[in-house]
Order: sequence, then structure tokens, then C-alpha cells
Amino acid sequence: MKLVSVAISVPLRRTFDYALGEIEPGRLLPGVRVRVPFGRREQIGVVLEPPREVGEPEFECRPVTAVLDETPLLDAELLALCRWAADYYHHPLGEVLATALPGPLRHGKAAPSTAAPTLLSLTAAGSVALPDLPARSAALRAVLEKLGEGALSRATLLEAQPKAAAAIRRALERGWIGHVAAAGGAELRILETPPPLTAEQTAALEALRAAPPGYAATLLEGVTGSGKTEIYLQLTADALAAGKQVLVLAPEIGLTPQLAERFERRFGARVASYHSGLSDNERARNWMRARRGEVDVLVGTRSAVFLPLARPGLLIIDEEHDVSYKQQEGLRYAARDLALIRAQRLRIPAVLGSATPALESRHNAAAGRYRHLRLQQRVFTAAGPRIGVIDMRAQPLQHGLSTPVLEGVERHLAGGGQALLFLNRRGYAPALLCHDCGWVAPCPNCDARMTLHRARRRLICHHCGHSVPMPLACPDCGGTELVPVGQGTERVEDSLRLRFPGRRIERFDSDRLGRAGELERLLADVRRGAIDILVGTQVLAKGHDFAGLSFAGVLDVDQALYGSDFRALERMGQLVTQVAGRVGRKGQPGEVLLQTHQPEHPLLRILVQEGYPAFCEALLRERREFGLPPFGYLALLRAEARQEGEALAFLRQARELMPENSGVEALGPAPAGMARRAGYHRAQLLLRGASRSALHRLLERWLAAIETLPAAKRLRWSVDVDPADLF
DNA sequence: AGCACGCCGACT
DNA sequence: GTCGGCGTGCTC
Repeated sequence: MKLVSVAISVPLRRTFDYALGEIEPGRLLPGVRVRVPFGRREQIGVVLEPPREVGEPEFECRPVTAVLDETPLLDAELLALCRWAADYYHHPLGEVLATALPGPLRHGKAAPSTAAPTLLSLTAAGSVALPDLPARSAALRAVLEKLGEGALSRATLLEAQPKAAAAIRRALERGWIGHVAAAGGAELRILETPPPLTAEQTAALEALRAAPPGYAATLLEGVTGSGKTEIYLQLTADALAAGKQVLVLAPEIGLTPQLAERFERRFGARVASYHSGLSDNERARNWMRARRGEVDVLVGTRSAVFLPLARPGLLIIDEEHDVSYKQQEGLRYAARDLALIRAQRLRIPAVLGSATPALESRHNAAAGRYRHLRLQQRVFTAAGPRIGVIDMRAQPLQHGLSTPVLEGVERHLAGGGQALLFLNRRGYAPALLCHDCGWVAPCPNCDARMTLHRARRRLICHHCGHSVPMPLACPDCGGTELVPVGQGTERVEDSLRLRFPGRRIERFDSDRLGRAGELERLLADVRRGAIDILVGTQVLAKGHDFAGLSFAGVLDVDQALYGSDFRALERMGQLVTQVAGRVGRKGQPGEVLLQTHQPEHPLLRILVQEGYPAFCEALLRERREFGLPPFGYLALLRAEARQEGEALAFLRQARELMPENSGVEALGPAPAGMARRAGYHRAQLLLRGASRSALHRLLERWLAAIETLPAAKRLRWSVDVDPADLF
């Protein structure tokens, strides 16, 4: 009889065999979805191999219920990539496949039909009508103006202007805009004239084009504003002209529409995006468009690395150093690493772009695994800014702001520039202290303090979301003098308002930027000079260009210097360099001030005096000394349990099961950095191997053994290969 | 992960 | 006398 092996999305490191029943063996191709009985319910599974002949089944297999696809949904390449990821990350294949599929397809929905995409473009009537539009037709005007710069797909236009749906409808009705076919594959047109290239850009492009066909990884290290995107666009033009597809990864949802827009404008090409901001159906549709080869450029976040490609030609990973490429739950994959593996297997080039490449990438480039191209000149602005270090030990502070920083803001505002203050901590203050007895508001679920959000009059835990009204008196002693300790963006904003009355100050953090499109709107305000001072977290450090920014203050450099995570310093260096890259206006260099209590910190000095590359060299020397990545290979076994001590006890048992002399060293187990979070006690066991293969050989055998532990079924545990942080 | 079965406490 | 708590066992 014949059996077919199927992967099912359950947390079990095995596959399941089914009998064919009435089904024609020829329909059960690898990559086809099937509906199968599983226990007492039905599940969607993916066929892994063509049906095989077995003499006598050692197990009574139940038959496949239905075949859901006539042609494989996952092609051989994508299926193999998923297998590779399952092996490498030691994660169940069925769950890897579930990660690779958009929700509707994962749940057994039929592959959606996809119409050939069209672009919206401004008609002659539209350009005539535009100047005479009444002032109140703001949305309509915005739509016409946007399309006046070049045709865009409806999807991209809506991502840029989320509330424009009605305006688009009206403009279509009035004949001010119309549909035009998007250019596909070799019929590519260049719609927008490419800007002239700098000598460096030309050299980089020539080097990239000179590569023989096939796999080659290139690290494109380009300072902010040096025109990396233009290189992406020109390489994409080559690939499209050859009839190939291009996959572009961006670290954040916020950056993908911008990138998608650049590609549509340049080529009028068939572009689709793929990120969690899309609806399930849009995701499924764009996934199928990629699969069917109906779009040529795919722009997406982390999960887009799993998009099927009918005609793969080029992979681009923008801001390759960004930590958000690493998934922090379920299948803990690193999209950048997976993208490189994919390019290698597909024999196509990959380009990694960043102003601040990850240490691993710089190391790979130095070792000759990547070509290293550099863009050191900015296209528009002056040279990089002056970077100064403020010794906070001798400074009077006003809500965490030192006098030099306040004076810097003042000076640059007076000179007509804009100022940015960076602080990676939202809320008003990270702790609320009773002045009488020393009580500090704790989170009941975590080993953490509650953050004061003064405007909302609440205490909120940033680790589990627990929220209570702001207390008026100390619950311990009844004292009423409750003092906010430390500062968050909200407090800095408040104190700046007092110090700079009349200036337009705007806060950029996830509290302020709740709604979709809010960030875009505020950034537009910044660009037209309607905002003087920007206060914000991470969101300000990523990929946005501010032409008028001339001053930046990084307020909490110390967080990284005292941080216990081995990547904290690397991230600090990237942040400072990225922030510095956004500062400086046409013709005049800007200024950056770093506030620290450790102005003599050797690595901080190297960063400031010698720059990011030298800083990385120093960090790499440290990493080598301690056998940390990229000189050692890490995996982390994490566990969490409701009962205190249970997670640690489980990890101790797991450690007992570790084979001897495997070439892998176990460190721990130890309680996690924050031992209790959201009501769970957490612990971890760190593994370090001198070679990747030794680590993987060990993990394979060891995880199988761990699964047999009775405790393994009672608590939550996971493996994290190449962990991004150790807590 | 689901979803059963299974064996001990407070309720119509 | 049952409804239901979550321990543990299984899924081709």
C-alpha cells in the first residue's frame, strides 16, 4: 500500500503518515496542502514527499480526507528552505510551514484569485482640476498631489494616506485619476529619471554588476544619506529587465510603504508588500501574486523572507543590522540569516545594506564571505556632525537634561535648525518612590517597577501591561509625597515645554503614535519645519530623513554601558551612529551630544573619536576573547513556569541529560535577567559551542532526550539558536 | 497546541 | 447524586 508523509502545525518534532484512501497518488505532490484527520479533529497539513510504497505498515494509518491544491502551494525551493529552517532552529517543521504561509492559506482557504495589478495615475483633467480645488478638499488634493509625482498602486497610496479611500473613489468618478497597467517583467519602463550618481555610488554599482552570475553576498555599508536606496533601485532595474523578481526586506512596517513607493514610482512596476499591517486577505493575495509571478518586486518585513518567488533574481536586506529581523517567539528565526541561506540555495545575489552593519556581518565581510562596499559620502548634506560627550557627574540636571544639551537645543533653534532628543524609555518616569518610607511601586506580576504615565494618571508595567491608577498616597506608610524617579520621554517633553515656551515640541513613541499613519503625518510636519523639537524613542532612530535637523542629544547612553547584555554596546554604537547620521543640514555640519556618567568608558571614547568601524573592531576583539559570536556559537534553552523554582529544576534536569565531550559548554542554568515576568518564573541555560556543527549535533540528540522528561510537558520551554539577547 | 479521559470537591 | 477543576496522554 501507499503512504504519504505530512507535516502538521503542532509542536511535535515529527511528521505523520497517512493512507491515500480514494486519492490519486499523482495529486499528492510535495507542497500540496491536505486536510487530514488528527486525533479527534481535522488539521491542515502539507505533503512532504511523493507517496511511497510500503509493504506492511507498522502503524494503521488513517486516510487523507481531501487534497486542497491542484498544484503545490509551496514549491520545492520554499519547502526545502522551510526544512532547512526547521533543522537549523530545531523547530517542528509543521510550525515552520505555518510561519511561512499567510493565515488564510494556513487554515485551508483556497488560494485567492489575483487580478493583474494596476496603478492609479493622474489624468490630464486631474492636473487641470488640482490648482482650483477648494481648500476643504484636503484629502482629494493630497491624493492628486501624490499621484502627480508618479503613478502608484491603490495599496501603496492607501498605506501612505490611510484615510484616502473615499477621495480615491471620488477622483476616479470625476475622471481626475485613472487606472493604468503596471509594467511587468521585461516590459519594464523607467518612469522617473534616476538621479545622477556620486562617484562612490557608480563604483559600488559597477562592482555589483561585475559579479559573475550566481550567489554573491555584498555588504553595502553606506553612511546615512549616501544613497543606498538608489543602488537598490538600479540593481532592481537590472533584475526586472532580465525578467526576474526582487525581494526586499525592511525591518519595520513603517519603512515598507516608503520603499514600495520608491519602486513603483521608478518603474511603474508590479510591486506588492507583505507585512503585519495588511489584512489577512491582502497578505494571502500578495503571497499568491509572488508565487504566480504576477508581481516583480516584493517589499516586506521579517516574514517576507518566506515569500514564494516564481522568478527569483535578487535579495535585498535593508538595515541588515536591525534586531527586529530576529523573531522572538515561536520559530525564533533571523530573517537576514535565512535570506542569505536562501540566496545561496537559489544561486542569486544578496545585498545587505546598513549604515551600521552588525558585528557578525562586518566579520563575515572581513573573512571574505561577503564583498564589502562602502559609501562614505553623503549625497546632499555636509560632512558628519561633531559628536561631544557630556560628563553628567558634574552637571546640574533638569529632568535628566544637562545644561550643555539644553544650550545646544537653544543654539540650534536660534540658528533655524531642529533638535532631536533621544531617550529609549517611554512614560513619565520609570519609578515612583515614597519619600517618607522608600516604597517603590512594584509590578505584582513581574520583578520590575511600574512606570509612571502622568498624563494618563496611571502606573503601567512595560513588561506585562499591568496598569493601575496612579496612587495618591503610599500604600505602605500612607505618606503623600510620592516622587517620580528617573525620566521617560513624557517627562522630557514636559520639561522642554517649560524651558522652550512657544516652540513646537512633539513626542515620538509608541504611546503617542498609536494609530496607523500618525507617524507619517508627524514626520511630514517635521519635514515642512512645523516641529522644532522632537523627543522620542527607537522610532526616531530608524530610516527617516530629516533635512532640517541640526542637533541631537542622546540622553541615556549609560543604559548600554551598564547593561549586562553582550549586545547592548553594539546597539548603542549603532544608535548613536544612526542618530548622528540624521543630523546636519545642507552646507553646515550638525552637532550631537551624548550624556553619560562614564565619559572615560574606553569603547565610548573609541566610538566618538574614531567612529563606528573602529568601535566594531574593538568590540570584535572583546567577543573573540570571550568566545562570543561571531567567534562562538550560542543557543539558549529557556523555560518558564508558574511555580517558583520549577523552571530552574527543569533546566537542571536537562543539563544532566547533556552528552559529555560534545564540544559544547553549558553555562547555567540561571534565573533570567528578569526572573519573574507576567506571572511566570523564568530561567535559562546557555550553550556555547566552538563550532556550529558541534552545537547542532548536540542540540539534535539532546532535545529529543529533553522531550522525554515528564517536566517538559508541564511547563513552557523553547530553544533559541543564535539568540539576539540573553534575557 | 488541542482535546480527550480521569479522578476528587461544592452545588442545583 | 452531578458539574467541573486541571493532571497526563495521545495525535499517523
